[in-house]
Amino acid sequence: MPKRYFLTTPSYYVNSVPHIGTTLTTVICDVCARYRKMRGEEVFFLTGTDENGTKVMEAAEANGEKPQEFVDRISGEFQKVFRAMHVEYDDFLRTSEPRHRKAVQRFFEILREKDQVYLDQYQGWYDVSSETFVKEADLVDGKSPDGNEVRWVEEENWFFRLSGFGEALLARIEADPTFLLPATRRNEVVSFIQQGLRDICITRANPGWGIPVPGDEGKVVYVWFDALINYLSATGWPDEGWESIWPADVHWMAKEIFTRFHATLWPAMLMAADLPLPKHVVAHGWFTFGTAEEKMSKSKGNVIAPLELVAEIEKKTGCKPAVAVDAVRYSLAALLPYEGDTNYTRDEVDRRYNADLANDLGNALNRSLSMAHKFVNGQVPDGECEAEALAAIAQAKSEFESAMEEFRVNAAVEAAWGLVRFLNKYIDTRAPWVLAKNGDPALASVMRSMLLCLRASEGMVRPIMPFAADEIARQLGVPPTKDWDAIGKESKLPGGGELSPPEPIFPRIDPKTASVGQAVAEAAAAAPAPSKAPKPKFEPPAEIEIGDFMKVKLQVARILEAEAVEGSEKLVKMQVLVGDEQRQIIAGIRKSYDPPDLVGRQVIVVANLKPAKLMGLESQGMVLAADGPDGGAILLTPEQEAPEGTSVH
RNA sequence: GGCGGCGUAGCUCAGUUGGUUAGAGCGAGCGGUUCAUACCCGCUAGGUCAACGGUUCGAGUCCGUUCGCCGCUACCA
Repeated sequence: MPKRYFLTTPSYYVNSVPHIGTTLTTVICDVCARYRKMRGEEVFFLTGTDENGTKVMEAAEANGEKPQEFVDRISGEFQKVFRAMHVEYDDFLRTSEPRHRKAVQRFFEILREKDQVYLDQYQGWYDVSSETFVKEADLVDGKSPDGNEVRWVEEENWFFRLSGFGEALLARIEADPTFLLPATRRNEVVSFIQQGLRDICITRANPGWGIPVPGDEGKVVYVWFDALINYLSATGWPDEGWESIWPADVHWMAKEIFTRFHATLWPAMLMAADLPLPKHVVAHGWFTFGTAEEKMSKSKGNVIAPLELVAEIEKKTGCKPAVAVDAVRYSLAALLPYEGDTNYTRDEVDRRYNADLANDLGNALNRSLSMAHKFVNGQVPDGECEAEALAAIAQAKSEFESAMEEFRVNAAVEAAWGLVRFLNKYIDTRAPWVLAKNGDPALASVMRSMLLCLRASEGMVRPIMPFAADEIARQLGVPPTKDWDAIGKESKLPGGGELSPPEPIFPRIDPKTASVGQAVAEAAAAAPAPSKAPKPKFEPPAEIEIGDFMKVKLQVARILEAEAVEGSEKLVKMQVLVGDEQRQIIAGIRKSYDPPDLVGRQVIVVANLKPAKLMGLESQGMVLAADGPDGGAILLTPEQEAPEGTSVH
């Protein structure tokens, strides 16, 4: 059995419904998959949802649902959106499925057999939301750097010997420049690995949800470790037949989960298990919305819902529903942020729709068919095409192919439109209406050339807009182009073929009805395609006992001296009086307070905190402050002066 | 503070290993055309390629410095 062309999206974390970012990744993958199929490859296209992790369980509970119900519902949302976007995946794997559990457990066993994992004691803070361990030093006001709740854990866990794979990874990256793409991302990975890799804790205490560690069921496999293995479990591994799919030809994802996970941890895991590495790992950038200022003011949780966008286009244009889907697919492909980030706004989508789809492609088809009916009886003329047109087709096709080799889907779109633009120009240059008027014998070959350009466009556009491509083929009176190699072949446009009357596929958006300001008004915050979103939707209130609180000794203190800590942006070194004791406290409040202004103020301090060193300076306590905007701080001061040392409850 | 990235025409962006007059699309202006979804085609943008300096016969493209923006990171006990 020949190896199938295997491409993947990430396994999307079910903490929120799919947005434009996840849709971007998935549609781009779908475009690649459809293209590969046309190239004659047996394709296996995988997507799915990542459903394990403590956070999922707690999110479900916070929502009053059982974990299984919760993940069923959210996973269903993903499937619904992807299907609605006409994504033809071959497998939708959910990490809560038995086949995945089996693969993960087997994978774990193999690593244990090969001594790639070991048990160690972990004590420290744990950020439930991001499911990561947080170093003591990284805590911010008792929270994780992301502002999430942390809890103290003391547990024994399994660690993966990631630290041993730096050299091998670098060697692999250097050996094949196309392994990690694009190049700018590859450089990031190299520098990340060169900084040194640390062993990674790959289990958590079993909360009753997740994949238990085989032979050590009190623990579950860390959600990231588990999620990455989905690529393998979907192939059927470790059962027979997986080699006809694995290794992946391409893993697609957004940039934020590239460096640490897909370009480092995952290849190392595979090396550790003696499994082949994926051929290409490709990351795209993010969609952003509007200008920097607009982003600032609308950065709260707004996202463009893909299906709403589809509905809007359908409404604005009066096009067929499937065409609206194609239009959104087109906008995603054309605007793909291959290296940097790109703006994705309704204005831009509308602009692209009118300019590229309605005016360029749609109108080219429309005017060509119209002429064919007027000048050549609505039939495909026999004879030869003009060399000029054949050359344009060959060039566009070749440029399209090169772009796809590098996964530059946006460049492929550009290549296809090169042909469309050529066609419009060609029509003007050759002016069939003049030829017809003069009875010029060149008319037939010119008309035939025009139709062949459209026929070729239909093929090239097909991976991106399958429905519109069908429409074009139908109006040309030919069957859909199935094989990429057939593009540009004159035999695929038989002479004498009956042409349909022209029928606009992409009705224009009337600029008068489409309000220009709408896009700005509705523009939303940056929507990356994370399978691990850093922002939790459900924040379970971590209740503590009164006794826990009483452990914290809060006292009134007075600042006697304050000076900026040299070499630090935020730290202030203070001498404070607590009772009759003088202490040194370091606090990160300089953004909001000038040190001289602090002297003499009364504040509340945590008096029984274990001293810590910051920038080499000992801090014997902590000053209480509310979180101010932009990382600032707002100091707490007794409403009335109170003797230094007065306790606070 | 450290590491990395970015800063190219009004807007959105291309610019491969340094090489003749720096490109595309959109918008705008002018002209043309009439087959077409008021479409399409042509012409027009005089952009100090953020700034300064350097290497070179020659730099947007390499090096250094500065400014501005972004990301990660170190300290907000």
